[in-house]
Amino acid sequence: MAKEKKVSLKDVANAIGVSTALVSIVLNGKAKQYRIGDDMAEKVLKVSKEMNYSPNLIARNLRGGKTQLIGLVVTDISNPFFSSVSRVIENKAIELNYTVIFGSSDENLNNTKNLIEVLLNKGVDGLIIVPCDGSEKLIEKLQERGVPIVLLDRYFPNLNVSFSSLDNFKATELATQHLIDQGYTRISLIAYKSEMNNVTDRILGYEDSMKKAGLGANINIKRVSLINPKPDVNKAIESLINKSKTEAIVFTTNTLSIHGLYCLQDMQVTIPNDVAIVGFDGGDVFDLFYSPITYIEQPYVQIAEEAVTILVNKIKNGEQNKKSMVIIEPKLIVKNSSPKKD
Amino acid sequence: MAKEKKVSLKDVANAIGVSTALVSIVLNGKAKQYRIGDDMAEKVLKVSKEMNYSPNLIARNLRGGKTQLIGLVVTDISNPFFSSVSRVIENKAIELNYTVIFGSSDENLNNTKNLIEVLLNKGVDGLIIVPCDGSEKLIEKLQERGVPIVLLDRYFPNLNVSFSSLDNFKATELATQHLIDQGYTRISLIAYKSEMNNVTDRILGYEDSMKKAGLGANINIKRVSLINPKPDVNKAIESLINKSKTEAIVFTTNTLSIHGLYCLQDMQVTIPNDVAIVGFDGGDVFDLFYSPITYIEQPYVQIAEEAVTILVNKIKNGEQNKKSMVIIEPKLIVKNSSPKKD
DNA sequence: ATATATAATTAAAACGATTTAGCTATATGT
DNA sequence: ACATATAGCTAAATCGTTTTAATTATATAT
Repeated sequence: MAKEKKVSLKDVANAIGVSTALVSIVLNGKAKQYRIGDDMAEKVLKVSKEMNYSPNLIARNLRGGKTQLIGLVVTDISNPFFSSVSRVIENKAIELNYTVIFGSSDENLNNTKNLIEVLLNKGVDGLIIVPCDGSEKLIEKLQERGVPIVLLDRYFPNLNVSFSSLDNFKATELATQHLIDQGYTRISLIAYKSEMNNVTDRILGYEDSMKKAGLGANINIKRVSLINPKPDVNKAIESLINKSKTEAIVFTTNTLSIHGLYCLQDMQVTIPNDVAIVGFDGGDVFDLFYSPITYIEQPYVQIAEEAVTILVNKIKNGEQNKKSMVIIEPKLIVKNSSPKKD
Repeated sequence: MAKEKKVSLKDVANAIGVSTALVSIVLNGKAKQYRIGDDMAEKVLKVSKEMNYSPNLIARNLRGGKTQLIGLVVTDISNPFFSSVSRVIENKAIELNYTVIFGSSDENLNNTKNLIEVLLNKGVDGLIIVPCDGSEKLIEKLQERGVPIVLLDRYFPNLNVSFSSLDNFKATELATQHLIDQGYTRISLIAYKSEMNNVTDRILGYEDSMKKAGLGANINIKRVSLINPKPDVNKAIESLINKSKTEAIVFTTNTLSIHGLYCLQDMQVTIPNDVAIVGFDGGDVFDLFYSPITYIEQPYVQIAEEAVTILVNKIKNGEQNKKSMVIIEPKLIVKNSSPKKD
């Protein structure tokens, strides 16, 4: 009720009997530059601390155009991968004196567009974006507008826009090669219907490994809806198991892996006896499964931290057009779902 | 690069040849109140649309003290419960024309304090807070300062602060009664070492049910570290199984349930043959477990939506001191981990 | 004809910080 | 002694909005 207003620069200035300019200068560490007397400077520091002054960031922003706010656009904050990524981004941001505003796009172009506008309107200094299908033009325009951006998880190779991402090709290459090494030949892949590079590269990594192993004829890719994958996954797996006699399945995201496990469970298909599995991203579901799941691990901490670092450099140094490209190597974690074939 | 500056009120005003005041008035729907001419009002609307004007929210906030920003303090955004809650809050916020800034406290008082200060500094209009142990004074002061707050997931019964939460007593009551009904008598509980009401109420619900069933002598509560629960859970379960001959375990959070499943897995204890289980919150881990886990379901969507609704009402109507209390009923979802005892 | 009401609009202050240009007093150079 | 340099500080503009009080012109009442 007794809504005490915060102490302002003016309050501090009045308390000492000087101008707000002087206080501002001293507190911004420009005392020398503006040749403020040493004793005066000291006094300002002391009094403003005593009065518990902290600058009004809104006012500072209005004047200077900086909010120390980072906008984060993910596809869904409740997706474990993105909530983990968000946590890392948050921590790194705090470390660098930023705070995160976020929004979820649901892989939808319009949502992405609206969200970005809202975040810019709130005055974010820069954006970390997980771009969705069809957002290339949007991102390009943003970059042209001079907005500091870093793409995360996926990117547009043709754009001059910085990104931090997994080596997606390597990811499925690792998975596929592992299965080949274990003696499987009828290896299939389940991936989203999306033209984003994370999906297409994962497909390429699989195809390439199969071809190099002389298994080009066995390439079998099922593509499922990005928005509502479950029914498609069910259909795909049923077909793979019953028609294609697939020996092993590579899933290209965590969500797909989990839908797959549900489906195989329902079909009473035993892992790994009836089919071998390589999942994506790990998690308790994989480790607590009756047959712990082999998976591709994404070093999401690095991916997320690099994104923040790049963005903050852009913001601070105005490196708007420097294209920083971070591609992190995946790791294969071998468990029980992909044993040597007898 | 060609950082085009946004069109301002002034730009629109100049284009028409009127004052910024007039434009502002019309765009805020106060034309009638200020008796602006109908033709003029129409023209302003038209031109500002043509020029693609959108207000600078920072400036607006500096003047009016509103940012349309909601601060969210959770304990950990990467915890599935809180990431799900965040997603709901985000959606509800957008619907009401707000955006969410968030931070994670890690159940730490100092972090919570710092975070709240940061968020207030960024000018949030109000806060949704998951309070941690020892934060009662902090929250009370905030309320006294006149900051709109709603607590989520946990609350302080003695404070005049609004909250939205699960009926925690009912939750463990449901779980315990279910196990009793199924014929178990040696029922134990695993809970955090925390004095927050969500934990203490869950303990009370269990104790009450046990006593009412004449099983007071069998009450067996293991309390584990909030910060690093894993080793404590392991010790607790080992003791419960080997020493106390427990027949059934009720877990009081999702994280504890999962740690418990890992431990039981390692100990080769079979569920439900060796021990029955009731978990908390559900999730793929429970459903895909070899013996799908019975659990208490928290209607997190309602809990989260109510929190936003209450907060926005506070912000808009200045209902700072109206204490809204929302307590949502849990549901028991019975699966295979708690069968009738033979 | 004079006072008063009403309609339509605007000037200017305010929010709280930063920064540029300028002011005053003392010190230095010649 | 006089111009100039320097040190130390301040006035005022600025960012983009909202709002209060004021202004002008016209209409109505007496």
